[in-house]
Amino acid sequence: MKIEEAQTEQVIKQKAKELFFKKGLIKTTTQEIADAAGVNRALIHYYFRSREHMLSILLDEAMEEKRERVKSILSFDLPFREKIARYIDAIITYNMTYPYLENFIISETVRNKDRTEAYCARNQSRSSDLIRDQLAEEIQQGRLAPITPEHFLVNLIALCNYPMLAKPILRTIHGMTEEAYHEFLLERKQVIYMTIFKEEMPSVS
Amino acid sequence: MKIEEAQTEQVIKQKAKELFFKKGLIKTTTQEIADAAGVNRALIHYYFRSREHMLSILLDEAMEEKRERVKSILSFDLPFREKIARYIDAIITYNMTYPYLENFIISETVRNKDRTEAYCARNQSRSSDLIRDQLAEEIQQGRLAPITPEHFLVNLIALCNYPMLAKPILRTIHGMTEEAYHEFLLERKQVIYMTIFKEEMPSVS
DNA sequence: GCTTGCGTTAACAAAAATGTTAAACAAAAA
DNA sequence: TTTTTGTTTAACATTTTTGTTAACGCAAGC
Repeated sequence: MKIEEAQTEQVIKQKAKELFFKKGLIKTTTQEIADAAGVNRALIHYYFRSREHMLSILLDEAMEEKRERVKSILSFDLPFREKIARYIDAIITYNMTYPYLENFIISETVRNKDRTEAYCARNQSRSSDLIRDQLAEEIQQGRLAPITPEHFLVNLIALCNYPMLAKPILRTIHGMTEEAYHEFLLERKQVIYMTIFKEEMPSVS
Repeated sequence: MKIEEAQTEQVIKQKAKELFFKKGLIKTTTQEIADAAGVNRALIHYYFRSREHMLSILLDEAMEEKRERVKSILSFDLPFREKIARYIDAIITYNMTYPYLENFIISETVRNKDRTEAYCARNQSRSSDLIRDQLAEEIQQGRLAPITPEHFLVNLIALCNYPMLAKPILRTIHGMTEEAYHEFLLERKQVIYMTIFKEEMPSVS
């Protein structure tokens, strides 16, 4: 229709991201994406060559954006505990915006090791290096039990991501409504900080 | 060939479980399963009606077995911390036997909410109820910071399961070999216990 | 006005996977 | 030996999804 000049590509991307990363419909077909975007299916091939290639682009973008938002926090010049508090907040907030993104990242990295390597190669600094010194200091000052940066980070990310990854099963097991689970996820910001530091989380402005 | 009398069904199941839960090949086709089992593809339909139905059976069995092994530990008459130590050990050990089972459980429960509900309905006792009293006592005695059983369990399961779920990406990010990551997972038994209780894990016989 | 090129579409082609069936086979029962 | 029953196979059919193409339309530049 040429109404929204040169925006078709973006509309397709946007709708596809919603289907994949917000609604979690991992098996969404090119036809369904085209329908959601209100365009002919052939346009998806016109702009993105193949379904596989499109998914690759979407994932790269989404992973990049998440990393950008989340990981940069570890580079700020802030006290260790405040840094971590913000990190927790950023991950959980981001997870709630794209509830199924992490599921996708994980299935894709399982299925396609090449993408994982490409992604990590692009990634300059390791998260573990960004906290190494401050973490060591906390431990040395006796404020934290000894732990390697790798384990510390895996703990942190696990505590933040898993409840979103396993939402359907956790929600059902604990017999929570959608709203109750939403609350539960927000509570977790405090809970995670408390689990790691054994003190109340300072409020993040 | 009728060589292995009446075992065909079990052979198919076994091979399918290996492909799905050990090798993580989520997209494995009925043909590939048949090949692995050394039988004609039609037999898969003969015994299991459809691919979907077979996957459903496999998952139910696997989930049931994991629950059996892992959750029963919470019912033993043991001191709280020993119970949790064993729970951690059981989950991580089981995860290492079927490295991709948890991935499957999660993708399936995302895709098919009905199965989740059926599974949970079958499940008599909530894990959170099994630890409620002992957890409350720990907290009341000041040995643990206040936390609900739900958050406590989610913490625990997250810390145990996530590193296996996200293995490909974590391994690449941290630049570990397969063997190094194996070690890392074993170390986590101690790390998780320490993270939760801030004391060394007693050795589990 | 003509033409050039991108965006768009419908129709077609091909591939990939699942599901079905009729017949062969083998072992146990009659 | 014949029958019967459950197992197995090859061949076929269907479904589902992806990928291609030729033609159409519209706007900009000549």
